[in-house]
Amino acid sequence: MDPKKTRDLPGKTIERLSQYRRILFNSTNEGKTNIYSHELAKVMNLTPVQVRRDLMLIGYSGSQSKGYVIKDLIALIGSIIDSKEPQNVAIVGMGNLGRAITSYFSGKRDRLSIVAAFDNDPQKTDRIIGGVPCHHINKISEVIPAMNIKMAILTVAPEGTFDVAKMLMNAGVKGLLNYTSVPLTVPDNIHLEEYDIITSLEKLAFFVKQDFDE
Amino acid sequence: MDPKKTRDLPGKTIERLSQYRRILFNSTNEGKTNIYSHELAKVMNLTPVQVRRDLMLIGYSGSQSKGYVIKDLIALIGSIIDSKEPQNVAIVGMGNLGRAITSYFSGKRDRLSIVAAFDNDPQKTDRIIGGVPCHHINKISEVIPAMNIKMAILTVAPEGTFDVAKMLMNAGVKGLLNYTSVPLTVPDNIHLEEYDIITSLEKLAFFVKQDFDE
DNA sequence: TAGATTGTTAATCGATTAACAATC
DNA sequence: TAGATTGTTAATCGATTAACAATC
Repeated sequence: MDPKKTRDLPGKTIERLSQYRRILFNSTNEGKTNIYSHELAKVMNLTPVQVRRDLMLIGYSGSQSKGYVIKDLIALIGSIIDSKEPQNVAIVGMGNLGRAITSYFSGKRDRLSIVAAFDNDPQKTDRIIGGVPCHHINKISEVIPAMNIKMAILTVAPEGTFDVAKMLMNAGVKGLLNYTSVPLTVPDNIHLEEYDIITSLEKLAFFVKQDFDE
Repeated sequence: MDPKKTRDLPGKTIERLSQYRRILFNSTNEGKTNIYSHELAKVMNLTPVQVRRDLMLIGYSGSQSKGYVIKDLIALIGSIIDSKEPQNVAIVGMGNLGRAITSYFSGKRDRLSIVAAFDNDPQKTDRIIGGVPCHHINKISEVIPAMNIKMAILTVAPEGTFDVAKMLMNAGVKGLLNYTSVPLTVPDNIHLEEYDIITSLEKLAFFVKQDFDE
């Protein structure tokens, strides 16, 4: 596909590409070599049209008789969403949530790896937790540039969120995944994703409640 | 506001109402009684117009000189997103992530409480974990209706996701918050929210990578 | 060919932002 | 009054869905 177009892909399409790939991996493991848009759509709870449109946007063509070649599609998605060099990730806050994400992640994606953890509890620092070396938070400015880390996952207690985010950005981090309940404000050149669990549950509760208010 | 309109509020507005309320609580704790749209917007990384539009949709009016009365606004948001009766929530899968969410939640919202946990590991069942009684998964069909639980948070291992979701729906659950990496398909009458951590991180990685590919 | 599928444009839907009148 | 703010409509932007031609 035209490489200068890749950066214009809609955010939602990027999310789905990541999920398509995961499903395609599973399909190859089951021995499938080809897949139709309606099959992919069914697994992901989408319409076949949406699948085809996403694939159109990345410039992939299937055949009307066989659908899409899974192996090729996995490779193409990888060429778009993976970077050539592996990307290093830090996680800040090694409570239950930090440990959950770390163990969840370990070995799952070879192009993305959590290579450093930080905490302010001396019980947790200068040890290896879940396979990742855990440093004290005051080492952020030193470790982040040394390991060329550009992304960080925030799983600290609410009170620490602002300060930690600031330290990370000062140390060169360009992308933050914020799992605390504190909304962050970041400069334009920093990428931020936030998914607050309480907000998610309150939203769900609202829609469930509606059904009973009728 | 016109009560029959409440159900037509956009999903994104509902999410923001939940977050406005959280910030407003903090502001009252700091002794503030009134707040302007631009103050609320700054904290949440939104535009003041967006804040005013959301408040317009819920029918709340401020004053041009004093902005919004925090206490009244908190009450109004509560009347919209909280249900009259407390809503009971179950969590399924008491690994790191399940425990993280449980402890994160305990005592935070009085209208939403996690009242039951489930796991398939006998080491974890028939005990109280993080203040919540943990049952074996084969008790789902019994405990869910008995406790009038309509929402569940899924934090099980990927292989168990489908079956657990089915059991929960059969037992009367109407809303699912899926934190596994397996996308779910649910009937129209079930509400589903999914936020997969790997997808979030891959999306972030894509945008961060773009900055360096320029 | 008939049926199933892909690829793509146009239309629609949903959410945000711009513009501006009204008010303190 | 001048300046700051709220409230609201219209315009824009982004994402999904409908419609349909092309192809195996």
